[in-house]
Amino acid sequence: MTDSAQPLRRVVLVDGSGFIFRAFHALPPMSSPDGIPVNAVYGFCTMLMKLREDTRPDHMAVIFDTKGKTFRNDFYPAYKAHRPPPPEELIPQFGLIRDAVRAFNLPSIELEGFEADDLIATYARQAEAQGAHVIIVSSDKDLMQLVTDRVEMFDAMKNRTIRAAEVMEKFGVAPNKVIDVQALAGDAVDNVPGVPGIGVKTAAQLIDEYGDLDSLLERAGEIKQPKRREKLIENADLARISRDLVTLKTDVPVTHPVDDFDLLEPDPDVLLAFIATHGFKSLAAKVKAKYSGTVDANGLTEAGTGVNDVSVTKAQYELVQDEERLKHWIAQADYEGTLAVDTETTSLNAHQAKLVGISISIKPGEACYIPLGHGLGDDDVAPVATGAAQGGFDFDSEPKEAAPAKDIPKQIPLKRAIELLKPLLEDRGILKVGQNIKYDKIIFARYGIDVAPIDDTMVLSYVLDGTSHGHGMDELADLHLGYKTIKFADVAGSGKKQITFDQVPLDKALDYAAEDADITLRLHRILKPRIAQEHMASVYETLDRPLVPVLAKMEGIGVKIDADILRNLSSDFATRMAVLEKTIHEMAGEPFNLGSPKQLGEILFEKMSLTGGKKTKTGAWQTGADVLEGLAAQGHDLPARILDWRQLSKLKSTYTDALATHINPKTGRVHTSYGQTNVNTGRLSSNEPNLQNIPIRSEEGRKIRTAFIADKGCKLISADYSQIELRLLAHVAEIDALRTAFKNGEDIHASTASKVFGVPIEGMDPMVRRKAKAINFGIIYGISAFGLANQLGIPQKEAKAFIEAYFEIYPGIRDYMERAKDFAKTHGMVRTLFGRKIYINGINDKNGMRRSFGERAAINAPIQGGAADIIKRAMIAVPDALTDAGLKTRMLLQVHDELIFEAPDDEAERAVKVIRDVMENAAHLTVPLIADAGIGNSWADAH
DNA sequence: AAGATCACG
DNA sequence: GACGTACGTGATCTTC
Repeated sequence: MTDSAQPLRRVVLVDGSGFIFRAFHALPPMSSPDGIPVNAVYGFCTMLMKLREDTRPDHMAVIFDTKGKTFRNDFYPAYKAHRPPPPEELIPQFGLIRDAVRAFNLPSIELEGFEADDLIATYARQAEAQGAHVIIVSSDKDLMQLVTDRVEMFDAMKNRTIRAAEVMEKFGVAPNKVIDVQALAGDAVDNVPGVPGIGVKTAAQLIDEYGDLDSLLERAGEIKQPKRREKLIENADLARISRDLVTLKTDVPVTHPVDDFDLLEPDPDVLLAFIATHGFKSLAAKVKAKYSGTVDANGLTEAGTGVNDVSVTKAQYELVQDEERLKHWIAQADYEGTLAVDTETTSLNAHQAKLVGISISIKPGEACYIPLGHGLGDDDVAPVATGAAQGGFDFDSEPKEAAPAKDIPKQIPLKRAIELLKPLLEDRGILKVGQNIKYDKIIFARYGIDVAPIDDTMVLSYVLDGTSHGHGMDELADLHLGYKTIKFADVAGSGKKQITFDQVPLDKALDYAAEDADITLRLHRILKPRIAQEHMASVYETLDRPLVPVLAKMEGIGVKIDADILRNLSSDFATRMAVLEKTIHEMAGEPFNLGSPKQLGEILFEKMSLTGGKKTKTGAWQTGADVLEGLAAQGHDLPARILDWRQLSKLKSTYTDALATHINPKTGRVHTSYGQTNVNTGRLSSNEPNLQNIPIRSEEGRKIRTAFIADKGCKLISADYSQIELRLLAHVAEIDALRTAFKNGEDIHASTASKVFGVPIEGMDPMVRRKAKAINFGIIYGISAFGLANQLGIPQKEAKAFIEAYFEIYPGIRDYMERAKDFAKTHGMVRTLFGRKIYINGINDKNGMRRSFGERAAINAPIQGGAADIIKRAMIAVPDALTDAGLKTRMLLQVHDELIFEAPDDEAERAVKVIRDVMENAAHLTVPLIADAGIGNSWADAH
């Protein structure tokens, strides 16, 4: 890469993963202002500060483990297999500690498949070979084998240097014999077997006597003690495997040589923003003293530090058309550690879009655009069966050489650009920022790149501001930067004349695309610090950020739909609609458009003079289902037939016809898109197509679910939370009677009915249970007597009495409601259990109706939002749990309280166990969480 | 582009 | 005392 600016003399390698665990256990619990635990992060920051002072390195890096399997598991699966999961309070700190490294402007290094120890070993030897002195900041005994004349360790917590003498003390041998001793003694914690019955003491003695492990095993027969001799002979292979396990790899294919780790000064503003906003006050003072940061009394960075300087100079936007320039940009991005990235494609649909270009920004105002698919002609994308799953891309069929050469601008071949960008975009130490980066992740995944780690300005904006405003880039740029972006329509036109991006001339494409990346980076610099300042780190770091890759994966996989079943249903519905239409026209005495509420209203209430008609606020007759049901109950046939027709019409147009058009020809599956920033309460939404409102309540509608099928050799699993919102209500409102009922596994509606109406559960009238169920739901929605009366078709007075009785049975509900309303009135928002802010519109409106609306929303939001948080936690944890269990089951869909999976036939049962376990433990409340699950060949079957 | 309707949790 | 109301979405169709 880049030449080292400084000679390599003194290298500090920090074992980040080791440190975080020790700091966590050594330091008392600390919370950042928003309540997430930060003791390990604090310890880490003070350590880094001190280390820079004390060790005065010229090169420095922090190295981390990656989660998941390493090469050691390939030859010894049990290696580190029984590690308990990290403590709950430590989990959010893993991400923050990486942020801390970046804030200190240090390289953060990790590599999948290798432990931090192997990377440290590789770098230590690299540096040593160049004659440098190396300090490994760790107290891990597994690293002691690396100690030499030039390599020492430093225990930052005990302030103790570890050299050959200290290693001798620990292992009884010189550092170069440590491996042999470990191979014999083994390690219970890491599941390194060693030789049974031999501990460190004996091992050291043996190695001392025989020289090394191989000689010892060879001459094991000479050992005098019979027990020891037998054990050694018997377990020679175990000792050799153990040696392989404990031997650190010194030739890891690292992406950055040690020369790249020049020590850089941190940007005081960035560092102070990080430190101050996590509440590290004393540390902030130290940093301020050392660097001249512009920090005001509140610990917030002042404006005018360049962040809001939005004079975008196009001169710094570069069109990258050759490999050399691309390599230059990659090296720069590598150096910065953070980049904004944006893809330009031929379609808003990420599952069929063709990549046209990539823009990257590494500093505000500095961005490039890399055109890759301009002027290459129309959609000659990969042919259908590429063999690549998930609509994968066939590079070899692209570009189509037949296109006239003169129209094709100079561009780096797509395949080559992908090859060059892949290490950068997958580098765990480099943060990739995107605006709606889920889209770009799906695109890149189709070209074989797994973009990580990520930040998303759209999600940041959502977590911070809820749905008080939109989160589109144009809107955010205007709002936060006062900057008007170039609109897509400005470069591609609009309406019928709109062209796809591959046809946009390069100069215009550059202006537009580079600006997108530039603005994204600028927005990130404004929004990211606010996360900590406004105490939203927990929500962002543990819920919404980790959810992004999960959703991208689910969308990429999609769900299989049987088009034949849909076609048959469509034609069945069409026939029956035609019959109904004829009948209705005859009954009406004239033909009219059944789909027109306006015409229907006139027929019903004017021509036929039916009574009970009401008008909407726009003066049209109401013809909703409730009105028609009322008329039908009076014995009128026409409205009843209309209801039948409407049901079929809805099913046909919205489902059986429409779903088929969403089947992706390349994958044969339907790929929805989840909206992560659309719903005020924190729920997801689903669109194009919406797979969260597939019919189930009616017999006819349910048939549509038979078309959602499992892939060949697979089953579908549906797992849903039982009564999650009521359980959450019982928890947050602290309703003992309700909590007890859930703990005892009672039928909650029957239990409520029994208490409210004073009847035994045994032999209960179903109508009574139905009433209780309606009240239970009503409570969640912010009940009113009117609403309940309407729902149950009973007088308002009666409904009011029910509600009063309910409040008597469950005292505390009323308190909860009042608390929620008061909180919303004071703060303009309410919070979920996990700290998500939900802004409540109209809560202080002087219009009574709008205010009541806000009040009901304030009651509902913590419950609906809390349930959404819980299932998000489950969604983040389930895929890893399945992988850890060695299963191939994939998560496909989420429907608010339900998750759908596709599992190979022979593992479905095992997958269900894992899924339920994760879902039920996604949160620990004062009521149990229960997830029910079913297995079937179709969604209808599995439910 | 808005409103009505209706599918889901 | 009368308003009007269950909470949260997205898709389709008609009408303007």
